[in-house]
Amino acid sequence: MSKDGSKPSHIRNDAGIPEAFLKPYNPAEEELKTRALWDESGYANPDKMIADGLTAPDAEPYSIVLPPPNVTGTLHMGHAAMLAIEDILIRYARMNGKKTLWIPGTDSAAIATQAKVETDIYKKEKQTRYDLGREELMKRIDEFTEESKATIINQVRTMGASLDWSRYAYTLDETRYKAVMEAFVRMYDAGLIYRGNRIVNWDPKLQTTVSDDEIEYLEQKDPFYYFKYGPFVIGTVRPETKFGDKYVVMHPNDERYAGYKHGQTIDLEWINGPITATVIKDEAANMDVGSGVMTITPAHSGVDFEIAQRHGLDIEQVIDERGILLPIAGEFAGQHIKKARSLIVEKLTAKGLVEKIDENYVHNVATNSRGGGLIEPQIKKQWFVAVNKEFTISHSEMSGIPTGTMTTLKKLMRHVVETQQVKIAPERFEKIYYHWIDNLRDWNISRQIWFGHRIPVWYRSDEVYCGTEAPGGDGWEQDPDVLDTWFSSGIWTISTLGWPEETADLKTFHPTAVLETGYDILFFWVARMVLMSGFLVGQVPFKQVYLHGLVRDGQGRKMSKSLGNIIDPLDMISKYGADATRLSLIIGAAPGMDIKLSEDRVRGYKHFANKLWNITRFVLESTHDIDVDAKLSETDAKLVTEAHELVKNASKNIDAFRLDLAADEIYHFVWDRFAAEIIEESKPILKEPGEARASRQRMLHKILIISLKALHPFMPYVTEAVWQKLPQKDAELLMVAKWPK
RNA sequence: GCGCUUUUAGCUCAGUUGGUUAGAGCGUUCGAUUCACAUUCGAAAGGUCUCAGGUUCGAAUCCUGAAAGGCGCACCA
Repeated sequence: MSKDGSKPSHIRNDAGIPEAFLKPYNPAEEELKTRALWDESGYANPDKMIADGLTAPDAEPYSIVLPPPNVTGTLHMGHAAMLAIEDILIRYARMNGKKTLWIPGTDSAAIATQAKVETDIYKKEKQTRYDLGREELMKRIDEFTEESKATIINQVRTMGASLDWSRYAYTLDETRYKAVMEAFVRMYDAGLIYRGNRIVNWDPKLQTTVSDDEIEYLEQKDPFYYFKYGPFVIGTVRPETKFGDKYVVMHPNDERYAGYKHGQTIDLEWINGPITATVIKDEAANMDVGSGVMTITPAHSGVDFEIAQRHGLDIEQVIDERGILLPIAGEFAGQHIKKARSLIVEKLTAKGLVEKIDENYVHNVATNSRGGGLIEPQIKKQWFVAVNKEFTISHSEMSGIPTGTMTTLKKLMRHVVETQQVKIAPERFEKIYYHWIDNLRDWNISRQIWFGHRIPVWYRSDEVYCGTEAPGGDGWEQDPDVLDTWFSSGIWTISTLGWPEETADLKTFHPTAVLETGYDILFFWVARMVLMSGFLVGQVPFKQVYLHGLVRDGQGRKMSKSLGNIIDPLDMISKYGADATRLSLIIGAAPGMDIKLSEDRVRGYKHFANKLWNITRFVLESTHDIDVDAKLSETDAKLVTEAHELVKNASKNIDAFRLDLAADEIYHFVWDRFAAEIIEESKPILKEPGEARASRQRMLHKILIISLKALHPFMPYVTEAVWQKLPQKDAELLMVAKWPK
């Protein structure tokens, strides 16, 4: 308000421009309206685009599957970055006339979800899953997922993501369940899935196995004990595992122990009395560590298990699935390992077998990153995918691996990246991918939880049956385990398109164009999709992988609850708008590099949205009497060309996945060139009626249109909202307008 | 241990194939602004481009080495 109480002079409407422009851009209001418009149009669905003549029926397909967020989760900045990047690619492809499809979905996240629900139930009712029973627990989980599914879906929508919701998929819905069963059966029939006793990562807290990749190593300080073991000294942080240790291992070239022969036995005094130890010479013993001698616990250590297998040694379980010592521990049997440790050390001290104790030993302990506890390796009968086993590929469209060739899953995964049938951006991740493959062991896919895809195998005394449906006849019992969540995720590109049915979608949209995700799940997911898709449909799942960085706080720290530095995307959206939130996650974020995000950045881009709003207001005010046939002066034509050049360059950057550079360029053109220079220069010209003015009006209008189109993939809401208020335009919705060329 | 990655203004980062006086945003200082702008516009200050060598007419950019952060994998008796 001005001093005399009248309206400030800028709030006026003498040019008859839309009312909305008289106020600053209001994201909350405009975003809601704009989203409704997009939803009504149905143009996220490529079929509708073709039906309405907006996409040519024979146009090049362009598809992306959304990495499905966990059903039970809420939107975080990582999701927001992913949605922003993929929506940019999708909107850009759509505006370029491609047959564009972006498939939404959610993931059941077996372990994480069940762990969460179990924890909640225990907190409220002090009941465990065994108290409730399988059926009741599943019911509770279903209720919980149904409820939170709506939450995550709505949050995804607020970002402005132009996903085709008519094709929404959930990893546990009927179609996807069937696909997972089919995938298992086919791999089983090909001999690529087997059941075997192997050492696995056991989580005593969640009572399930966990895959190698889901293990997170944490530093921990524990005492390190040196014990007298006959004539030797052995070291350990885990005295509680030592009951069964009856092999003493040393390097064959270790001269200190040249006098001991492989297979020689030695009688010695141990925790619960005299034992006979056998000398084993194996190169796994490191001469430089401690005394160079170690005892092994094959049942509870991966490395020890391998040594035992090499030499055909006895393997005895010492600790049970809940972390309780077994009868082999003698007087300590029945105790929990946590409590037993100090008692064992006490006893060894009393027996004079403790050489020394290093109190401040820092080492890594394995934990389950999916909300579980400390990992205890155990030998268990589990299901595995054989990655090194040769098989004949029954159908293949991949070059270099023709139908009928003998290959292995590992070779397949390597080959398609080596031959660039799958490109990875940034390129450096290819090396990391190869390294991972080279170290890959058979993949443990069974989990001892209840929520998930149940293993389609039935047993009846000695019979084993594997099939998508239960076998006929009485007495069959289904395997109680469910599949690793990444098994179902591995077929995501094909299951979302309707596989194993030979759907039109599958034919048109597979392989997908791009798989876009954070680099942290390159192994979990990207590599597994290549494996599964290669075997099941003989195609790569995607032609291009684009890996974005992790979103960190302004100081580069990981966002976490304990640091209290979490920036909530929904919070940013409500304060500054979805467009500003998107831009803050795009500009300055080079591929594969972590993004440092601070609220200031988001605020800055809100100003830009408002700038665009006011540019439009100015142009509309100045062009209310535009002559659309006016001839452009040479200067004005040059300015239009300049805008086109800018878009051309930005397009190149988008094609090369440098969205950060593209967005930055357009941003600067619009603000510094268009608003600060071109519009400023135009003001005097627009005051004088005549040819120069008519030309200026057309030029301003043209550049506005180009700017809106070029910005649309990056900030879809404000550009569409503005577009809707333009009197002259070449498409009803900016979303389906043609990309300027 | 193996590998990747980062280091450019007070802060966050651009700088794509080597090419005039190295750029932007934020911040700081000064100024303008009733006439598109819950602001905007203009200007200033601020950099031995981590360090040491090398290639070159010319290096922030290419090569070698070092230092300091970050990350992954492996080891962890």
